[in-house]
Amino acid sequence: METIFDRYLNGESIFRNREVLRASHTPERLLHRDHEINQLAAVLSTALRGETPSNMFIYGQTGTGKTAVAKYIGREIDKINRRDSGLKQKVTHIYINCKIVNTTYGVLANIGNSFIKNWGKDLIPFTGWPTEKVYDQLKQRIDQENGVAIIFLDEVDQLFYNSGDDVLYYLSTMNTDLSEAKVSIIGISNDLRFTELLNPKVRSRLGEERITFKPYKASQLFDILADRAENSLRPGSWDSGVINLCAALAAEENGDARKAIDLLRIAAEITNREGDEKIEEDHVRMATVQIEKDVVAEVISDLPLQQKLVLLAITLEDLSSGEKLITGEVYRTYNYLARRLNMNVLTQRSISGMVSELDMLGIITAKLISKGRYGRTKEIEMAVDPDLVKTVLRTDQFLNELIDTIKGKDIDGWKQMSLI
DNA sequence: TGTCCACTGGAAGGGAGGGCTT
DNA sequence: AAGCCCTCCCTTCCAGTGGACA
Repeated sequence: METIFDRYLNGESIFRNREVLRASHTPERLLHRDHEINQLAAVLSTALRGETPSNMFIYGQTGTGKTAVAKYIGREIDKINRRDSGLKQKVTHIYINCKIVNTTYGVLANIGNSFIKNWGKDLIPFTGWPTEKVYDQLKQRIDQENGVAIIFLDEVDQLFYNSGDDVLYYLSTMNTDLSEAKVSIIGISNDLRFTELLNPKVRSRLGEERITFKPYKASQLFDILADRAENSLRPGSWDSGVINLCAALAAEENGDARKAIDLLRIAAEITNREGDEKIEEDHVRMATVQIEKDVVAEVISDLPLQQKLVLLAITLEDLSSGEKLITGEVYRTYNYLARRLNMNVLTQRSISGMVSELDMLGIITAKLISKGRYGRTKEIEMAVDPDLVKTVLRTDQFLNELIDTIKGKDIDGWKQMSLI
């Protein structure tokens, strides 16, 4: 019996192992990061001798291999733990992505829970306890383990911007509070500005050592991509031409390896879908367009409803008038839309904050300007294709209906009637 | 030269919703 | 059940401001 899937199941895939072409995959060997790995290993090796390694700060732009190196080091630590059971002290490593876990409580609880012996019973709840108690528990657990704990805090700037330097203070003072165990903090970030804002004590404690990851050069990206391609794609389905192109395009983007790998994977997916045997340069070009769209679509669909509504207001205004948009105008349109949907109408202060956030996300540009006698405001413009934005917004059922029924003259009428 | 607009952006705090403890 | 705690999302309050206009 034939099914609609047969064509895809029976068709030859050009992938041997698609996972290898995911940016999150940590390969067996990391190319062109020997120097950084050695630096890190030199510092952390003190842990293997049972001494406290320095705290460290790893800095580098997106896609320079910071996270990959951290995970790679973690794996090496596991290896040596297994091999040398006679190590003076056990070394544990904990990896936390502070973009996801970005509260003081969350980070402490996460670290505490990684030392858990009895799931379900000893679990620190994700909320409910006083933070002090979580910290005490954490200390006890680490002390019981009586080893060296290496804590990787990835995107640590996010933690700081969200919750201040409390956690970093707690963690950096922990060694003085511990009787048996030792802790070393490794902060990872692509943003150095926040270190200036840290409490000087915390800054000096955390920044005992600093490693900077330089962006990859095009030739290095080529090696990395070729290595991944060999392990993930069928022989003959790619050649050095497309790898070169992916590497060159990513090198333009500050040597971002993540971008390069995504580019190759999506180009391969497109090739597959089109039923072609070999990745061509055209597939790569199509992939660049696809990636751009995907990024925008993902950002927008993750927004809370209220913020989507603000974005819709901007899109509608941007399409209807040739003039520059300002905050007050957006607020009035938003106000109309929110009422149409029977939603809570938020204050202008909240909307102003959301506009700034949309700017930071890169969906719009909001420039602070002064109109002299007529006040200060933000001048707002779409930074991405408004039609794409609309299409993504339509995936939300409420907004889809709203977009279908909305008429420009309704909004204008509303604005004139109500003096908001 | 001073005024004043239409906001901005920081700070503090409320309260809902999750959960723990006694 | 009452009393805590934490986070998240907002609101309220308010000082601050660049520059057109009188």
